[in-house]
Order: sequence, then structure tokens, then C-alpha cells
Amino acid sequence: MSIQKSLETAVKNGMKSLFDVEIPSVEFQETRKEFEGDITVVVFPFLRYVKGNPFAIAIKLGEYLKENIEEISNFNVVKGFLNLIISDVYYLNSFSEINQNVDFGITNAKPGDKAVMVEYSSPNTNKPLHLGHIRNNLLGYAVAEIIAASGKKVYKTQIINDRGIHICKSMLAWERYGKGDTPESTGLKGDKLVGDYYVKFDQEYKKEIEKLVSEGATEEEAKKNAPALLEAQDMLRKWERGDEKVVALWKKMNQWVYDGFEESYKELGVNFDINYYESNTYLLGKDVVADGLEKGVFYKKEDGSVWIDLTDEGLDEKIVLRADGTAVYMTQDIGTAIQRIKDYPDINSMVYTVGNEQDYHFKVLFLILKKLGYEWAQNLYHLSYGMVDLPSGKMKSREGTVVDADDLMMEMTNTAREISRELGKLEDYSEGEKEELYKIIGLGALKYYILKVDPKKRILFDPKESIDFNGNTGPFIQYTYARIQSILRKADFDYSEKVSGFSLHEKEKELIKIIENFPEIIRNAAENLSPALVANYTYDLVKMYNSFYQSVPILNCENREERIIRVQLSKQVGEVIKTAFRLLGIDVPERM
RNA sequence: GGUCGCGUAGCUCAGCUGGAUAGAGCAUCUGCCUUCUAAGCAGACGGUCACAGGUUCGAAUCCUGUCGCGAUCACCA
Repeated sequence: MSIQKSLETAVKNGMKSLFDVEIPSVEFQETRKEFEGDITVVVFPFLRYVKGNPFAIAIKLGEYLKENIEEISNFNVVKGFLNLIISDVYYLNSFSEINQNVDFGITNAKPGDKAVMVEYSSPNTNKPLHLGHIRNNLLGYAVAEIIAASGKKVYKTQIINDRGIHICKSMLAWERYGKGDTPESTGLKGDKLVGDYYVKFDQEYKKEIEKLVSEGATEEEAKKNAPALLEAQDMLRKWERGDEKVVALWKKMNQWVYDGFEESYKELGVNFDINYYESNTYLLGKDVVADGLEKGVFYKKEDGSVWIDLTDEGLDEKIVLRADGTAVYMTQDIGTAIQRIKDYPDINSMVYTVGNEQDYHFKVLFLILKKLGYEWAQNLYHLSYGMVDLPSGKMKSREGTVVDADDLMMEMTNTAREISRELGKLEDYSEGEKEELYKIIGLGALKYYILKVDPKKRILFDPKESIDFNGNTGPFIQYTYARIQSILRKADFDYSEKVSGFSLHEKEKELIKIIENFPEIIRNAAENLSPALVANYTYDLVKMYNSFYQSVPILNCENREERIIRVQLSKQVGEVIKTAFRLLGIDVPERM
């Protein structure tokens, strides 16, 4: 279907008939804009098979192609670069096909195909979501959407870390100092309320340590023996025994947190198909360990702990079960992975969206699953991303140096409101419509800001320098979309017919070329688990469209056929923007 | 110390499996709103692609080493 594909065989045939050589592959690239042409064949690699002057070979090949390939209207040669000029007819036909495709860019999953499970977010229930979670959620959600658009069924999931000492700390502090406070009574979001008690615990704990130290204890002893910690540990034991009172409190406070998270997720525009809870999964994996012992994948040390030796793979030995038979993090993750395949037999691939601090953990996890002989273990991916750092360093929730997710989203909306009011283009919108729009723009700015960066790079976020709304930003792209919609609203004539018989403007041709790439970009982004590829593609497209928009009249174009193709192009660009942004989880406005 | 990742313009980032004179945005400066939304467009300024070797017709891209930053190397999760 693509011209490149048919050109490849043509070039091979040409080399065969001209020089009697077999060329294994042909390298194409877009012709640089300082030269005339659309696609360039790099002739240098052929020198390995044909002796001679690259310039002369290129000329001969060019003549052959012009002669034999209908779409090639002309060519020129610069050094070893054969620049081919593709006829307008090709581009018009190609665009017409795209234009008729309602879901251009999207490949639908075929029934019976294997599915992918994408895990992201995976919060702790003792503190609210912060900027780091935002990156995680946006990446995970976008990657899930992109994989789905590339033709696979996707399940989105999160594993909620709802048990452990941290949540007991919040519970304890709430019991001690909470005086029965609830989200309703305080007006606080549930996750915020619980988070506050987590901080409160830490403060009290520190005070107790200081007190013990002043009474003569060493720092070590004080940390271990502070009453608050002992009580929290006691609470955890009670929880594990199923103590009714503790479990009830645990359920109540976790529910507050879930309600709070739900609000944040909704605001952020992400969702999940299935939730897993650690309270259900933390015991998983132990039987697998027994199985692995039998197979000889693991071995037991004298004290009874179970290990895997990965030194042959250049890694260390790693514990998979404690001497007392309890599970470690790794045990749990092994068990959970297997459980998921049991729960959803149609999946054979999983993507874990987790920060790069856990690179090692996932390397080991995947290796263990492979050694245990699960064939789906070949298709496990760690979508590893860099931390979001503040100028002051790492975010630490206990020290209060965090950028809260809800606050940040609200600030972005506020900024959008200010800018929008200043521009004053929406007098006829109702307050409700305006507020909705500010949210779309503010969140668009935030999401694009984070997603346009290669996931594996770390992001330095300076809260004092607000996120931009001009240039390579979400609002810039949204603005272009809105502009296009404005044109479409005004286009009160039938522009559905396929037109021809005129020569394409340079910008029109460039636009078609970029649009043609969209499906390839999605495939690429899915394969590389990189929404940034989609973001940057969209930017390039929009940049080109704006240039087109400024340099030619669209609705006011004299020639009827050209007017039609320009409106069609505008509409198509709008659709690609909309689709691309949908994959990134960003909305587009009709006006702004 | 071992392992992994990153290092491109003053700042934030693109640059696909090696290809022609390394591209955008922000910031600074110049132009463009009586025509379809100026959150825009056109242009100027700005680079020893961290450094040193190597591979080859050709290296920001691949390999090796050095330096810098980060992460990790828990019977924590």
C-alpha cells in the first residue's frame, strides 16, 4: 500500500536489470527540503554490490524508475542521493483513501487475538497522589490506549498497596488524634485526610525518638522502640490475624482513600478495567516457590529461606521466600503475574508502568518467570520512566516537599482561565461551558508537558515556572484543532467529493506526507511504549498545518477543487489531532 | 566498588533501525491582524551533539574507555 514498499521492489528490480545484482534492502529517507524531491534513495550502500560512481549509478536508476514507475514524475541526483519526485496524482489518491477511512490510524483488535495487560498507577493508600503519580498514570494510560490503537486488546489495571505498616501508621494516628474526623466532617478529600494522619504519625514518632534519646537511648534504639512504631507494628499483627476492630478501621480508612483517588483519576481522565489489591495478593506466589524448588529453579538455604541464583545472568542471588516462610515483594509479584494470567487467559503480555528505580527488580522478576517456564514471560515489559524531580531535589511526602496532584491540576485550570479571559474570545459561552474548557486546556497543557518527554528521561519540574501555553504545548495543538473546527463550521458547501486536475501546493503535499505517517507512528509508539512519539508527531503535524493555514486561503480560495481539497485536508488534520490526543488522554476543544 | 540509564543551543526538548549544511519551543530581537481564531505565522540570533579513541564511503546515532548526573545492588514495599 505504501509507496515506499512498491518503490523498494522497483529499486531492487532496477538494480537487477541494470547491473545484474541483488540488493537485499533499500534505504529511503525523506528528501531534505533544500533539495527538490519527495523521497530519496540512498545509493551509497549499493556500492558494496556494484563497482562504480554513485552519481552515475543514481542517474541510471533514476531513469529506470521514471520509466517504469507511474508515480515517479521526475528525479535528480545529488552526490549519492537519488531524489525522486512523486506525482500529485499519487498524493491525491493516497489522501482520498485516508479521507474515506473513518478510523484512520486505528487498527482494531481481531477477535481471538491475545491481549495485553497494562499496569499503572499502583498507589499506596496512606497518602494522596502527587506529580510522580501523574507521570505514571499519564504514561500508563497513554501506552494502554496506544497499544489498543495498534490492534491489540488491552486490559488496564492497577495494584493497590492497601496493606502494610504504612497504612497502620495512618490508622494509629487517626485513632490517637482523629477525634472521629471523617471526610464529611472535615470537608477534606479522603486521601488527603488519611495522608494528613500519616504525616501526623511521623511527627509524633520523631518527637518520641527525641524524648528517648534525651533519656539516654541511642538513636538506633529509639527508632526501634518508640511507642508509636511498636503500636503500629502491633496493629499490623492484629490486622494479619483478622482482628475485627482493626480490620473495620482499615476498611473504613481505605475506602476514604479510594473515594479520594477516584476523584483524582476522574479529573485526570484515567481509568482501570480491573483493580488488584495487595491484601488479596500478598500471600500469592508461595506455592509457585514450592513448584520452583521442585524444578530446581530455586534452592533452599540452611535457614530455610529460598533463593534463586542469577549470577550466570550477571545478576545476584535473590531471595524469594523468607526463612519463616513469609513472602517478600518478589514472591508476591511472581504470584500476582501468574494470577493475572489465570484470571484473564486471553492475555499473553504485560506492561508494568513503574519508575526506573525498580529496573533491577523487574529484570529479576521477568527472568524468574522465564526460568519457571511460562511462555508468556517472553512478553513482559517494564515501562520504566525517570523520576519527576523538583529543583529542591526529590519529592518526599513525609517532608512535605511534594507537588500534590489535585493542586497541580487546579493550578493548571486556573492558568488556563486567566489566559482565556485575557484573550476574551468566548463572551457567548456560559460559565459552565467556560469552566469545562479551562479544564480541557489546563489539563491539556499539563499532560502534554509530561508526555512529550521520552519516558526514560527524568523531568525537572519547577513549580515556580508555570507550564507554558505557547509553542510546543498542548494548548498550541488544541488551538489548531479549534481553528480547524471554526473553518469546518463555516464551510457551508459540500466538500465530500474526490477532486483532481490541479497541482498540489507545496504545503498541501507536505501535509499529506505527514498524515500518511500516522499509522506508522502509532505502531512505533506501541512497540517502544513511548507516547512521546505520538506527542511529537502531533506537534510536527500541527506546525505544518499552521504554516499551510497562514500561507494559503482555504474557504476564500478561488478555485473550487482547491477549496475542497483544502477543507478536506483541514478536516483530516483535525481528525488526526483528535485521535492522537485521545491516545494521550487529552481532550480537544471546539473553540478556544 | 559492580550494574543500569541519561548527557544535543542560555533553558526545555526532537533527531526512527548510521546518511546530505544537527532541528523545534522558551528567552532576546525584526516583521505580519479591513480575509478563514495572532494561544498563530515569517525571519534573525544562538551548537567543539560531555570528552577521547575505534568501526566505514559516511557517526549525535554503533563499539570501547574517561568524566559528570541519577538510579540500583535489603529476609522494605
